[in-house]
Amino acid sequence: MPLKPSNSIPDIVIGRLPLYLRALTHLRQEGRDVTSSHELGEKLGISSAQIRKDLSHFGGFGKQGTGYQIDFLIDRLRKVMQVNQEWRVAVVGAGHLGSAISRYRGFRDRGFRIAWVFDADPAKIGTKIDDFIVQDVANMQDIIRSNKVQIAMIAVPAEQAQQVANLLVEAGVRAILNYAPININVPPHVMVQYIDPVVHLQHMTYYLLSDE
Amino acid sequence: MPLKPSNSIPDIVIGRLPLYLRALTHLRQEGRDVTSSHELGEKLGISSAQIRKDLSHFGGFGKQGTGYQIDFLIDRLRKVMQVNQEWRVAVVGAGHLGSAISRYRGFRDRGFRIAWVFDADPAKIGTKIDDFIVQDVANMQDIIRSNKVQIAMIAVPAEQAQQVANLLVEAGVRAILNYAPININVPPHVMVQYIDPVVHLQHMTYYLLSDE
DNA sequence: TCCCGATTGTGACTTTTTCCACTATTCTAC
DNA sequence: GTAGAATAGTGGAAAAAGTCACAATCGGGA
Repeated sequence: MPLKPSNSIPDIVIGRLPLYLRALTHLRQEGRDVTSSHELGEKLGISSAQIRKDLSHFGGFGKQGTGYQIDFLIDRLRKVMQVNQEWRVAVVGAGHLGSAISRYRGFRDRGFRIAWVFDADPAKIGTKIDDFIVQDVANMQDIIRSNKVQIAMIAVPAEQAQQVANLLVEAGVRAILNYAPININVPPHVMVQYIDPVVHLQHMTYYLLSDE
Repeated sequence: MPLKPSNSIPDIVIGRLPLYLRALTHLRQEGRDVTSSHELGEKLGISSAQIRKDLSHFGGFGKQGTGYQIDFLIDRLRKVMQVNQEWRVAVVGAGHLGSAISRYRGFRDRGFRIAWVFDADPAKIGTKIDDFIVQDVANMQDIIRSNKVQIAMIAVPAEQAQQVANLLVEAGVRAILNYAPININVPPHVMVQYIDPVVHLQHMTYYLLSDE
């Protein structure tokens, strides 16, 4: 559901880069300076050859015999994924989930800043979530347009997700992270990714032994 | 990170089944009785051949010329994924995210029931989240053991995720959904899946045009 | 200086996944 | 009853993804 076809690097490779970046950041936090494809692979459950091949798409980041300089590799991956800048993100939906997302501190140092939270419920509009004030969804398109917001997260009930997506797309959003458990239709130039815990759970229950 | 190797059906196929089930449920909610691989594929952005082949792993669920009886297919998929029963799930972490998860109504009719919420913070232990009371994580292993809990969600800070996972595994949990943005190590008989919004966002920013 | 162990980057190969296209079947309309 | 349109199921081809294994290179130590 993401992807531009034009580019030569497989999307599945792009999808692993954030995992590499995350693992590298943890290694650095532990004070490490250098790592190897083998070590990284162990941490991630991915073969070392895979990691080397993935990284080689973007140039030779490592040194034979030594491995990868962590700081250097982090820097390069950030640039490749364009998270060496801060993307401002809009959140639609200020319910339990939307609030939790908006309060989450973990976006900031990984390239994203929640900058707006929208809701349609008059009882929620104007209330504060941490720093920001919940905005009326009626003003959403204006705000998105004037701020050139490219990324939004949908945290509304499934019934409203498509409608919200339509508004976002019309206002110029190019990337949507949809927490609502429903597939949404968007034009080809817009990317959508989904977060649905039940999908993961059901995937796992297939393999579980039901002992009841 | 899921998977038993023994089985003959590819894990990637298993991973799509929840998506099929979700789309079928929506179709039924719209009052539809029958659908086709083509329609399903359109909704999901998957080729119709893919869907037919995936489903054919589990038997002939459709009828040539007609398509798939939605109720029947839902029933079969539920059985295949073992979500025709209700799995009781433990949530570890009663912060903003853990609370939002615990309050979410969407698990129930898809095969899962949040049954316990644990936290280590004395200020949170004993407080109510909807119906249930936040339990002391010190009692977690006992509760998991005596109730034979097989599934847990981790919603604690990254630093504590591995430690929590260790406790869960030791107590007999077989499937973990980890919301903490860190890879955790578990024995091979335990499945782990991850939810990290930043991973999805970074995946998408690779393709965005940074106009700043 | 030279050797040895470690590790990358990569071409070739293998495995997995997806797609194609065809047959068989079903339903509807006439 | 028959023709025609629609659609599942499927074997095999094609494409994609992953793995292997080796040459090249690096750093450290004798």
